[in-house]
Amino acid sequence: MSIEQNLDLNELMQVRMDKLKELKEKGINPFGQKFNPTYSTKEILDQSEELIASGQEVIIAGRMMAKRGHGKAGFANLQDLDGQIQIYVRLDDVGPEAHDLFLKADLGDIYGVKGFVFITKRGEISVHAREFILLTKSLRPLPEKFHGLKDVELRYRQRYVDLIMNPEVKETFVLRSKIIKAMREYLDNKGFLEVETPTLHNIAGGASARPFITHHNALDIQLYMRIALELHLKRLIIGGLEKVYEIGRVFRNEGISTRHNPEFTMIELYQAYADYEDMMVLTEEMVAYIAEKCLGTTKIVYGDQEIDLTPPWNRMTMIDAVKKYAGVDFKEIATDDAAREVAAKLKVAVPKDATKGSVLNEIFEEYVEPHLIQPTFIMDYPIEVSPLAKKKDDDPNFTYRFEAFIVARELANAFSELNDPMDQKERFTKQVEQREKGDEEAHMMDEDFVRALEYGMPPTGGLGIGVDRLVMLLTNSQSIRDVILFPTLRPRQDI
RNA sequence: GAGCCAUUAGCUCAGGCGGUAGAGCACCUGACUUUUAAUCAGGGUGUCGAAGGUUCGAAUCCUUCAUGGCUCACCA
Repeated sequence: MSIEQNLDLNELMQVRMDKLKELKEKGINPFGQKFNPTYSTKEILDQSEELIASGQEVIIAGRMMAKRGHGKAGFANLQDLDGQIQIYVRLDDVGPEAHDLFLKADLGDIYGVKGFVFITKRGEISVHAREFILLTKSLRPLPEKFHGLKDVELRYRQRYVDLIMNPEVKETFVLRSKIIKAMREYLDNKGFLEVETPTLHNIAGGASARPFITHHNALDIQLYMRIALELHLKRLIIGGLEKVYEIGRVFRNEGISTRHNPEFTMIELYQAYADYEDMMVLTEEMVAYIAEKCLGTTKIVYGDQEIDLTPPWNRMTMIDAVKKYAGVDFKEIATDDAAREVAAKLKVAVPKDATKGSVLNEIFEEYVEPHLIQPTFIMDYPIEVSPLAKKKDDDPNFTYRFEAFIVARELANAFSELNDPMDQKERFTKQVEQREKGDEEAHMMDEDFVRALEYGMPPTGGLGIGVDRLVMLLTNSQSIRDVILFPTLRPRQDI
């Protein structure tokens, strides 16, 4: 099976295949062996004064992104992880064979250069080559050097090309890595233990979402891809691990949008003997720490909005928020009927059998969420929409739960964890009833989780954050696909 | 799932009223030993997303489909 048969050859590729053949005939390996650069392009630019003064040898490697030939000499730009640097290749200095290699070099090829640093007449720090070595021949032409790769579909499908051509894409993903590193650092410093729990679940719990269903052949059982990390992590709290977190992929079989990808990254953490108040402090501190560490500031820009992540963040109960933005005081609403009447008045669609708490939640989403631009904790969620959160001592219709909102989007969800096994069992039972009524997103019964609670879970605070959405916020990305390297797309045969 | 928009050369894009396709970059040939969106002279780019239809004639008009984007719906 030859390469020629594997690749569809247009004329541009045919030219490169011919060059490849010619290189092989000359004994040059077009897909070379390892190479040890001594400097990155950025290091050379940063240390240029010393390097020019000393005249010492530098060894660099990178992809050729531009070439300007002048007969017996020429310039090119090599790109590595950190940026680009210009190289100068002169017949007198590299010899006829390497110079011929330079003449035939294509944009996209990967070369190694040994030489010394100098400044050109026009003032550009460059590497004057003494050796010019082919490391990898590129067979496909790169996109246009000035406009880069714009086609969004191609950018997502062929992220490798996107990364080669668009430096800001590379920056986004480098920053994503730093954000997650800072998150780990913050939690590790607080004594949290990072753990890994199964992604294949017998019961998909911990969130309201439709799962992906899969099958294990040897066991001949149906399995679900996890939709949350919650229930396993709480089992670990019961086991005595006290402070745990997991950063991992979860999978939800739902629509795709600029804010939803079928697989995405969540962090969940649980702290024994803590409550949701502690989680609020932890949330605002951790996000501020990450921003400071990665961006050098807690005042960020998202779209055309300036966001101040400096703690403490605003706090408001859901009831107060609805009172403020929708003008309805749910403290004065006694019955489900009255609540549904209010919903009708506010033109919020709710199911016929909607309860007071779920109506409150709907009105909140419709009337309040769009206003929550600056970081805000919304506290005390209705019990109906919070099947895993502890009831409030002073009002069993509400829970010790909050969500954090920034730029009108949910960033975090946290609560004082429900640790009463009998209550938990009742809540699951209610969820199962919802499920039987056709709500595919309602929880399933998880008997083992109830059993675990029966052994006793200490009072615990838990927190979940959508990592991709946090990265979007901190990298000023408008689509979740811009912070996920390979977003989910429908496959295509024709490209 | 619905609405709107897009799909033309490897890439970025033009193609008024329907007359069988263009530019720049990239590529090829030649010149040029400090250029930088290098320059100069010459050269070829193609299933116009796919399939039907209307028409003497379709990149262009119509229908269906495919893929993507945005908005909405869905969605802790």
